[in-house]
Formats: sequence, structure tokens, C-alpha cells
Amino acid sequence: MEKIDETDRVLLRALQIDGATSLDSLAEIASISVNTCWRRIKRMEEAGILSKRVALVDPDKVGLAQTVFVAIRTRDHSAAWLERFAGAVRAIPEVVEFYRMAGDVDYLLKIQVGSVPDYDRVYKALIARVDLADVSATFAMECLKNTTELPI
Amino acid sequence: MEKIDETDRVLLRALQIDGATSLDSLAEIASISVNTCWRRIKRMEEAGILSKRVALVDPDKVGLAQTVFVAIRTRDHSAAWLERFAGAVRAIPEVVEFYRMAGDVDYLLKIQVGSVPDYDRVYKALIARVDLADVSATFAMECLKNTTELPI
DNA sequence: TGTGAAACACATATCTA
DNA sequence: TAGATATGTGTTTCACA
Repeated sequence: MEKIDETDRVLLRALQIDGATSLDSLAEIASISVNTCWRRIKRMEEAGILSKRVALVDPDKVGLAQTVFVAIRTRDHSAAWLERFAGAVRAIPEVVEFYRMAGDVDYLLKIQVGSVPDYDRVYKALIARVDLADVSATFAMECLKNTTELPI
Repeated sequence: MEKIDETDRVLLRALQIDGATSLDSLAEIASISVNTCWRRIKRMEEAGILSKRVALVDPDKVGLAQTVFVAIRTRDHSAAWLERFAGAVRAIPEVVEFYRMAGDVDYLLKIQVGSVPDYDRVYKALIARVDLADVSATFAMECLKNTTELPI
């Protein structure tokens, strides 16, 4: 693991808020030269600390305001089954997050769709592909916070 | 609501994957001139469809690999209480997502920390600020997918 | 919509402390 | 290891046709 000092953290915080911040501004914020700043960012990109730059799209504005959390219990716990299951779920673009959990729920999915009927289509696609013991959906009524900023 | 055509969608898809894609490439992908491309993107930025450009940081590489989902039930359901509660929760940087839910869980938080003891500190900070009926945490063992790309 | 030019930003080299 | 300076190239932004 690459080590990160406080200056790196300052850069990461700024880039998490605005990924288009210029090198000039970043150098000023971190009180280092533009040159050093460029080298640090390049290093963090190469180390995979800064994984990518993306544009964020407002879900409301494109008709994808419905967030659904889906808790899944499975029958089969073999490695081969998991691999098949994980592949199938990852391939569904509406599934934006997907975790294997501790506790009595085996997997948790976060699904982003436009409406409840849209969710139903994703649900059907899901159960058509793999055999699941229990699938239970909970709908979000309101998004109070959703950030890509990690607490660095 | 601004209307979005298929060309806009092509641009959004490309920018969701790589927010640093040059206007030249975007224009080529969408088969439009650089100029038109620039104007479309500007329009979508102004309309808030493209909400921001950010750099994504790999949680593993900065020691924030532990994701915790916290289901909360409340005693008080007044608007004033909700406002106070929402403000307090939003201000906690470890809380990266926060939803008001339908069903028997009132709120769901996604918390990003480095370890279980770190989560405990966030938990204590949370219950110190607001009175909650029931708080139950579930830990993620493995992240199988986590994307900012909406299924546009 | 398209052209083009000015302004800006990036990536790298070289030299210095 | 970090900073100053210089420079060719690429990119964005915008006025005008």
C-alpha cells in the first residue's frame, strides 16, 4: 500500500469535490508547486488511489429517481454458484451497488430505476437468471444524502 | 424538466464512464460537431442534468474499506424532528448515503469507515445527537459492484 | 451549425537547491 | 525530493460568419 501524507489528502479532498479543478488551483490549495502537484496526482492515479474521473448525472433529471434496496438470501453457498450469481447481477445496469453481507441477509443490492414497475422488470430478470431463497425489496421515499466523497 | 434526446444520452453515458473525455472524442462518439457537442454539454450542466465532475477515490487504498448499512427506526415523526435529524446525519462525513424508507425501517444509512471500531465511534456520535428508537447495523463483507453510472 | 482564433491547461524536460 | 522556469501540444470557450 502506497503511503499518503496530509498534502495528498488535501488534494484528494479537493478532487473529490471537483474533479475538474486545475493544477494551478490544486497547487495553491495544497501550498506546493504546480510541478510537484502534478507529480503527486500522477502517482496517486498510477497507484489506483485516484481510480477515475466521472461526471455525475442527477437521477431525478433523467427519470431514474426510484432507489430500491433488495435483500437476498440464497440457498446455495458454493464458490461456483457465487461466481455465477455475482456475474449475472453485475451485468444488470440498474444494479448500482452490490454487497455480500454479514448477518442473516446474504446479499444487498441497490437498484436505481424510474418507477416501481421498472423495478419489477429488474426483479423478474434477476430471478430468471438465478435461484434465490428469498428476495425482499424496500423502497426509498426520499434521498437525504448521496455523495461520492469519502471521509478522508 | 428539460428534454433529453438519444444524442444527449450518448454523451451522458460516455461522461459517466470517463468525465475527462475530450470534446473531440465526445463529438466523434455522438457524430456531431465539436461545437454542437460543447453546447449540448453546457446546456445539460446548466440544467443540472450533469450535476458535477468528481474524482473517485478507491476506499481500499485509503483505508476506508468497511461499508456499514444502518437501519433506523424513530420514535418521533414530526417534521421539525426530521429536519433536525436530517441535518445532524448529513453533517457526518462518514455517512455517504441517507434515505427515508417505506416499510418498517424509517431510515437507511450507508456508512464508509476503516474498521468496526471506527463505525462504533460514528454510531456513538449519531445517538449522542438525536433520540432514536432502534438502530441496527449490518456489515458488508465484500463489495461486488459499486458504480456511479446510472442506467441511462 | 460551422470556423477559427485567443485563452487556458497539461505534460514533460531541464536545471537548481 | 521538491521547486522554478520554459515549451510544445492539446483543449476549451466564445465571437462571428
